[in-house]
Amino acid sequence: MTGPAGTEPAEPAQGPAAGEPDQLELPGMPAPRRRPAPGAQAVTAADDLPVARVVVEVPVLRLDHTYDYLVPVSMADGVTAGVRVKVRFGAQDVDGYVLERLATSEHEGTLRPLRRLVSTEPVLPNASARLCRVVAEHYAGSMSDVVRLAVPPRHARTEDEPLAEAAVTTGEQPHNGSRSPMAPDGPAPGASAPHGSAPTDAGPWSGLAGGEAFLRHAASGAAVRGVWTALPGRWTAGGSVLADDGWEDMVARAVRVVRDSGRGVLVVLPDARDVDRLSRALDAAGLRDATASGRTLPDDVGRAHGYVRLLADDGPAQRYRAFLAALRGHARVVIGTRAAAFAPVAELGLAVVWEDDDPLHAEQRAPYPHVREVLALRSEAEGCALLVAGLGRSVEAQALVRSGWAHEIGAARAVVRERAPRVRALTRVEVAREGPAAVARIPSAAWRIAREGLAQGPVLVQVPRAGYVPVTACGTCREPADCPDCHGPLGLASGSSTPQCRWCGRLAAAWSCPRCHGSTLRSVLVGSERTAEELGRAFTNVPVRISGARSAGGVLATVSGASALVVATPGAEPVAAGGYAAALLLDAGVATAGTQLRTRQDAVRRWLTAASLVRPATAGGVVAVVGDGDEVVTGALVRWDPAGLADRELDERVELGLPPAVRVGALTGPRQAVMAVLAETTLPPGATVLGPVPVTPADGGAPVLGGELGDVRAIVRAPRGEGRLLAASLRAGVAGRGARRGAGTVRLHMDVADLV
DNA sequence: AGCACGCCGACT
DNA sequence: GTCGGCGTGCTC
Repeated sequence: MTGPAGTEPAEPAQGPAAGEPDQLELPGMPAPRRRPAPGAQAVTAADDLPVARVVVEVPVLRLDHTYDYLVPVSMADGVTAGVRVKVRFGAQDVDGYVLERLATSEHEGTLRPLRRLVSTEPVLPNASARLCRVVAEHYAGSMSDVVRLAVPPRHARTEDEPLAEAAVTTGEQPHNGSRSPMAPDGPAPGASAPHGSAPTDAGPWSGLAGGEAFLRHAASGAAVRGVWTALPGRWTAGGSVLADDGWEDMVARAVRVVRDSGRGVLVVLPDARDVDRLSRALDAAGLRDATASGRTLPDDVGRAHGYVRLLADDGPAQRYRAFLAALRGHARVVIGTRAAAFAPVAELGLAVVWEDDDPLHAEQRAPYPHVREVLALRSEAEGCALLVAGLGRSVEAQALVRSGWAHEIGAARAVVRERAPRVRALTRVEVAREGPAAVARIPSAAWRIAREGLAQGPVLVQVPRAGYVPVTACGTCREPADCPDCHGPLGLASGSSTPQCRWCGRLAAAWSCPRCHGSTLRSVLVGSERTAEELGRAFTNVPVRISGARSAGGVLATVSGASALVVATPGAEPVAAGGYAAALLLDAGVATAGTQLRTRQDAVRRWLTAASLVRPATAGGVVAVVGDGDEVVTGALVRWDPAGLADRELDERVELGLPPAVRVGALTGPRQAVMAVLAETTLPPGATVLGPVPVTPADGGAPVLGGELGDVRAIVRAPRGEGRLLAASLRAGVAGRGARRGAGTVRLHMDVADLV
């Protein structure tokens, strides 16, 4: 089956000019408008199930449905559900996937034959096809677009690589297996082991409210859903780390438990560094990385405990190899980045998304699916358990908890206090006590924390990313300025003194601050970065390590436990052996400034990520939040209460009618086209339209949100209960005629993260 | 008549 | 998206 799979053409090479048989014309009748199907009579169809139902890869919403083709005898055996084919579509050759074989077609016209069977590998098995369909409907997109995200590009050489036997001769064994606290301690259950027979050793999960029950249910095949807020690992002052309760060890344990029950597991993480971190924990838990070979040992241990890493970063060959290993069932555990959310995992028992609030989990290609949503849909479609996890708590996850769809899993307050570092907020109020000396951006208290920390080990300094964050705020009290009508952020075009809402477009000529009644607005533009240099100069006898995507040394994964200043941008914080003695989170005002819905959540997530690398308060760990940050966010960190922040944020979203309390769809395109779509769309009850507003700033700046110059954007929102209807109606509207007549295409983006 | 262009509709 | 059909309008 890995041979020269079906490469023979379905018909002799031909084009319109190659003398194909013309359809007979009736005298006196107008010539048929449609070109005759080329070669329709030139092939013999398969005897058994001669019809293939195909989803074609065309990017047009209006054409997004299945099409029936004839299966030529020559492909009778190879064409099965999920295989890639080439078909004639209109006047062009396109790629497609066979969904099923049928005895007859409901199509009235004549069927054209499949042109080519690309490969017999069923890369879009039924479960994947169903998932793609569901995701497409949820996001009002085309199945074809989703399939393109779900199935990696084919790599023919990889497909032809020899199978498992070769792995025996390489003689690789699971590394670290023997010294793992969770090494296999008996005959490992193979893929066919009876479900639910394995004992559940929940390990550190038993210390969490709801933790053990979640794992037990997941292992028994129940579709339980949990939202878990993780705590920092148990760093110790001596520089050693207890190896079994960092988040990666916890996830590895969950993987192992569900895997031992005979089911597959899928874990999706934001980036390659997190995948690496989990990889190491899986290795320690007695699982084996089978990515490089794409195979596992052909014995029970290998088959039961192999996992593959599925990352676009790894390149096309490696990615396809890992995909095939999962597809063929050689590995039943898949870990990877966002596209892995679609990975074919047989008998999926548990899907995990780590740090579900990380923006990297949001796909940037249409129809912009989010990993958390894909896995949630998967949980419903495949009946698998779902774990939404992170150091923080997304508003969306909180909504799942509040609605009762998911259970909360978390540690008791006492445990939180025992694990978290002490967090001090050095805000304007704090700093003011220092009097005139507080002019410096780094107050003396922060210098002291850094100095004392350096005596005990490495000190992390988190600096907001370089660049500018445009904020409009009250000129008097600095409260961010809201639209009086819809609470969107007010923008201020340069040269103009009339603020305009960036959501609904209304002019707020007579704006006054609801807090202090000031009437002036200021644009706040803050840069940062030189702070790190200042620090370096201040501690001349201490090594300074810099970690950041744009820094010379790139992103560091780890640093030693030796005293050093480690300056990092958010997301690039190295893990320190034994944990950091202290951390300074600088420019808190910049970190929490922003006009987007997720600004607060982003800030607290970045801070939690850094702070979780610091030793607990009981071991002297201290975190200083330096600067004039949002009090709510700062308070959430000080109390180490991300769930509380999310809960409060959700209250606010409910009150203001913002996602995830409502569902929204953004329509972007030329004004005429957007208006035409809106006019032709029958909106669900309770739906409202914001805008349209130009996506190009009035001051001639670069277009935002990926729009073309002159494009506008309208936001349509509807109560969550009408979400499906909203998606369906917008989809119909965009697919309809209006979009085309209005000269220009309208793009639809459901559940946009930022309404600006 | 013959050709360039643009609009429209079809695509199994 | 991409193509072909057919109408329009222009030119020789």
